[in-house]
Amino acid sequence: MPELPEVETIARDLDPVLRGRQIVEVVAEWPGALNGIPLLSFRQQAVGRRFESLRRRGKHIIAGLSGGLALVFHLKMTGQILYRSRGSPPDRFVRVSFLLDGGDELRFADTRKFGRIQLLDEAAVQHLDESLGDEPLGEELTLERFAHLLRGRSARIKSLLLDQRFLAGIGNIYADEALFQAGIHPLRPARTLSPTEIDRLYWAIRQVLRQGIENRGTTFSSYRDGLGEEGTNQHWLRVYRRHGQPCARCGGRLERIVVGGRGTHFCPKCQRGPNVR
DNA sequence: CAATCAACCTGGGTGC
DNA sequence: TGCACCCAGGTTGATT
Repeated sequence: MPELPEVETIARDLDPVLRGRQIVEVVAEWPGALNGIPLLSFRQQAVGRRFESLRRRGKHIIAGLSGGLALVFHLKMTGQILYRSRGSPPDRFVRVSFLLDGGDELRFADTRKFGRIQLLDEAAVQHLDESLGDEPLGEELTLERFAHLLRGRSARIKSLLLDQRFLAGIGNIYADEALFQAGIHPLRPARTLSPTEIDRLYWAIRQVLRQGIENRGTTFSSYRDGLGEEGTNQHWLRVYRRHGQPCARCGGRLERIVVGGRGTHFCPKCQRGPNVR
């Protein structure tokens, strides 16, 4: 669920309510979420620090703490980060809770237990940053740079969009939506895209991600924003999980195939195949 | 560099 | 109701 627009929404929700707040206790129902750090050690390092900043990088949420450490969350498939005021009713599948001064609480919930919380120093945060590709909505990613990144890559374009070392933040939903918007078949080798197609894809990526943010994310099942509310972008998707239904553009039947092990949804008429000239 | 598959986990939906 | 089976928004590491 949580791709760039979802993680961005959560980060924007949490920043104003967490900034300046102090962590007074860490409770772990499932310490496995702490990425191998023993709970006692994790607690010792986190308690007493204050949230100073909150930002998104790719699909990570990086919460800067006083003293130079950062809490780094990755939600994977089903993770949630919920800000709850004192005395709020319990949430399902809470794995780790951060109790804050004043009694409010930050809850990390995750049904599938794939998500992780890391406690990183500045060098490790920098290393994480350098391991990720450009931000798709960042200023540094110009059309020219995007074209340059695609040059010579023989991988299927859909797989490349999902590669976080290529661009950071695109997941399965927005990859399918961007390719539909650009009229490009997901199996096309990246280096075969024409300049026109590269241009269309560049703007399609920005469009679908921005729309996702405007709609506060896509909620199919488990995604919730930082205050536990659902997004509305699922109502605006054109292809994702709509196989069998008519294409909004041509009326043809949308199809589903598997690419790189991921369900992939597209219109075979509007997105011509890699072997079709 | 690229593709496939298994693994990490659990719950929801479907069909019988 | 019960049960087997398939599906899932992500990432990593082994293998070919």
